[in-house]
Amino acid sequence: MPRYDHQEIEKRAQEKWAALDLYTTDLTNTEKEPYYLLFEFPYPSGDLHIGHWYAFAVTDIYARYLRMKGKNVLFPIGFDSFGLPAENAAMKNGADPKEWTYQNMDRMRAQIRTMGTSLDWSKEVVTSDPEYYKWTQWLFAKLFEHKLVERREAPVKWCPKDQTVLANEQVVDGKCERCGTEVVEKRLTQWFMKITDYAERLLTDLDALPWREDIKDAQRAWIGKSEGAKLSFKVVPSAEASSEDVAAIPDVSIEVFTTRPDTLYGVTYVVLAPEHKLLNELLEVLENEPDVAAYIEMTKRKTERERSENKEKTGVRLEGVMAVNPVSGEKIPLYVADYVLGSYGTGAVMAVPAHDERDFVFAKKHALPHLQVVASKNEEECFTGDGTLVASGEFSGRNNREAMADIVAKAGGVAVTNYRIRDWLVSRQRYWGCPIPVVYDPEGMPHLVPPEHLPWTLPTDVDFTPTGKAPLASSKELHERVIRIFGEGWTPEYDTLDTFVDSSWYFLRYLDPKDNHDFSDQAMLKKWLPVNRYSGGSEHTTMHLLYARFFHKALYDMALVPTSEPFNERFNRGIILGTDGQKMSKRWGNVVNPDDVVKEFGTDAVRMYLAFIGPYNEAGHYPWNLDGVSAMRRFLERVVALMEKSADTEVSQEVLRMLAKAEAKSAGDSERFKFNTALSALMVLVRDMEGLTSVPNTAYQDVLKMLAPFAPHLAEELWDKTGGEGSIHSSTRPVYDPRLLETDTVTVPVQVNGKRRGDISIAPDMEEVNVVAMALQLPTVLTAIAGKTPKRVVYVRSKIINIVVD
RNA sequence: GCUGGGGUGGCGAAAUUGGUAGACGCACCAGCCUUAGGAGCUGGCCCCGCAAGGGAUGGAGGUUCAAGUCCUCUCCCCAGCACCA
Repeated sequence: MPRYDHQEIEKRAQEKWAALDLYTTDLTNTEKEPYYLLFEFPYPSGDLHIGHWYAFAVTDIYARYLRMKGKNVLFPIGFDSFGLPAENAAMKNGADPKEWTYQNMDRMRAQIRTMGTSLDWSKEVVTSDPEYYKWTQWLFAKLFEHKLVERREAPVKWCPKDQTVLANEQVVDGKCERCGTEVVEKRLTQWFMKITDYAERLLTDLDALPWREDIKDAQRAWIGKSEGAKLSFKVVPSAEASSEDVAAIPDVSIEVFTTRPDTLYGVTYVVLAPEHKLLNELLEVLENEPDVAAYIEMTKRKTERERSENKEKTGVRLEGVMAVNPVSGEKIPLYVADYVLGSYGTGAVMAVPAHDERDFVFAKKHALPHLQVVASKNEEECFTGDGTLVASGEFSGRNNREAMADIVAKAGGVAVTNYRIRDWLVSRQRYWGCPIPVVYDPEGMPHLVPPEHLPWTLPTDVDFTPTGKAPLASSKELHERVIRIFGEGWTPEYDTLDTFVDSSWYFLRYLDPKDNHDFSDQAMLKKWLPVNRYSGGSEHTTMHLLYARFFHKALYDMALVPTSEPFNERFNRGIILGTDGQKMSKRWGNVVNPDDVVKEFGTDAVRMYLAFIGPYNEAGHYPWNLDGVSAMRRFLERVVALMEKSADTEVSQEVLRMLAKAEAKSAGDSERFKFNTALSALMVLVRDMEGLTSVPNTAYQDVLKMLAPFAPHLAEELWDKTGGEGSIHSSTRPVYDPRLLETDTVTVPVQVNGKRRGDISIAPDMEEVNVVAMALQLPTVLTAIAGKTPKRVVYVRSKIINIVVD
């Protein structure tokens, strides 16, 4: 027989909290220390799954913990409600994307409430509400005014299935991050946010952030800084070229980027990417123009992925022209080859087969010379290490690293820093997103929609069927609106914004969600930023997290936010796997429905199980196990049973010690997001109390307080039953004298030659000689010593004693 | 390939950062109790051994009175990046 009816107590507790309005945070409160606890707001995809529980319910444990520690906690929620799935549902079953989204949100709100979370719903933000996206548009305009948004032609990634362009960050292994379709490259005119302007700051500011090294490192890799030099190779006619051709050869130079200018004397050819602009000019003077043109055509048909997978290293020589080495004056051949990327550096490289693996492979295939300039044992092999320069003119004999700057200077080059990160492509040829607040004049020049026309609303009279053209183009209303406001000949922007723009600032809006005059409130931003702790999925390390940092820095530079970083601590949460250890998926039939489990064992047991499953401060993979939920339920039953032992008695030292120990451990571990061990301390406490003949009432209530963040409903119920005042969740956690943790006697293990032979019970401050004497009386120790005189004795106070004999 | 994080029982995991390896929980085993349950209680549960004892933290060396923790080499797993010059 269960000792409590979870459905009944859940209902009662939740009604009580609602009646007391416990979780509406007073942002202006000045008595308590503010703490901004944030988790990534959900996309309203439909029903709540176990991942939502893991994200919200476990973070809620920390919110409740902090409140009982006397903090003024802001723990908000909202919905990242623009996005593709709504549109896909519309296409699939004819639903209106808006209706689909808003119905899902209603259902999810109700489901989230069953978790017993202490979320402040009064500050909810919904990114697809015009009240919200008005400010997304306003911020877009600010970025535009500060030249951080621009429209330009560039090679971009296109998802053929979703019929839209994607940002670089949304392409994973050459596939669309959303649907897994292989992306293709296109050259299109699109809207970009200039995240590259912030590459250096996004990188260096990481150093000071208290994030885990793996998260920071992933961002560093994505930003991909590399330092090198830009060098110039003049194009000249080759010896065999006819005089007629010579005259036609344009007076141009090829700029290359290299991280190894020290190997300049070892350059044996120069390579242009097939996309290189100079090729257009050079093509007509080439003796083998058709071959080169055919090669360029061929690479165009390949995706970047196919290009990188093919390690064959194809390429065609540019016949009729040569490049001149800026330091040696030597004429070297020019090639076009697709192992060089048009999108990185200058789109051209100086090739050094002796000191670069890729050039080595290419040179071998095309029988190009191999010229070693950094000394190594085997002259025939490719050597990428450092050493002494050889065959490098006046620089021979010097260390390659040290000579680098001098070689650059002699070559007339400049030191440059390159970044791997590309500008953020923010326009999408989709319907269900924030309309880009831009209109075009009759000449086709873009203009911002003036602020008085914001929100620039999303039209409803559109055809969602993807045609490769943005659905907004089919809206009559939008056309008429533009003509009405701006005049004849003006046209609307049809693209919408990437939803990552919406989510780059939502945490600012929580601080003033209903403000109709500003995107947020400056005083509140000053008081609450940066977010103290942000928890979310590791998939956002190089997407949302990077975008939000960039966005925030841009706003900081415009003096719109008070901090240069949005988030102080960041924790990437792990994922819950199916019972089979596989990722939960309908395909494997291993999906756990949280509603069913909650119904059977209660919300508290499910929350506790998720807290107990593994450390929350690292992104582990934890298999779901229903027996674990039932174990939590069993534990809760024991807490209920323990109440029968509670009596109105004095709290003994012994009990105080138990409590102090448990509190120290469970508070410390909770602080570090290690709820698994925090809970284990609680389990030990309860077990120890079960061994007592009676439990003092106040001690029992202290146990309830420690339990409250994990099992908020049951703790509330038992709090009521034991005469607690108000809500347990507005009470403060017990504080114990730290001296309670120091015990009168400690057990110290005694080792002989590093092997444990027994232990002694002593006072912590016992003199070392006495400790040693006592240890030497242990029979097991005497046996181990076998009559020999100790050579050395190491005693670490209250920790260990080690007796060393020969 | 590069960078980062890991490798501890049948399983999820602990280990106060150099001081009793395996806390807590699951599963399992034995016993008790019983208005026989997916219930409760007690005990056991890394390996070998009746025990005393010995061996164990992917593997091999090393430093140290003492190593899961530090160093060297090596093998795996995970994540990020990857023809980025």
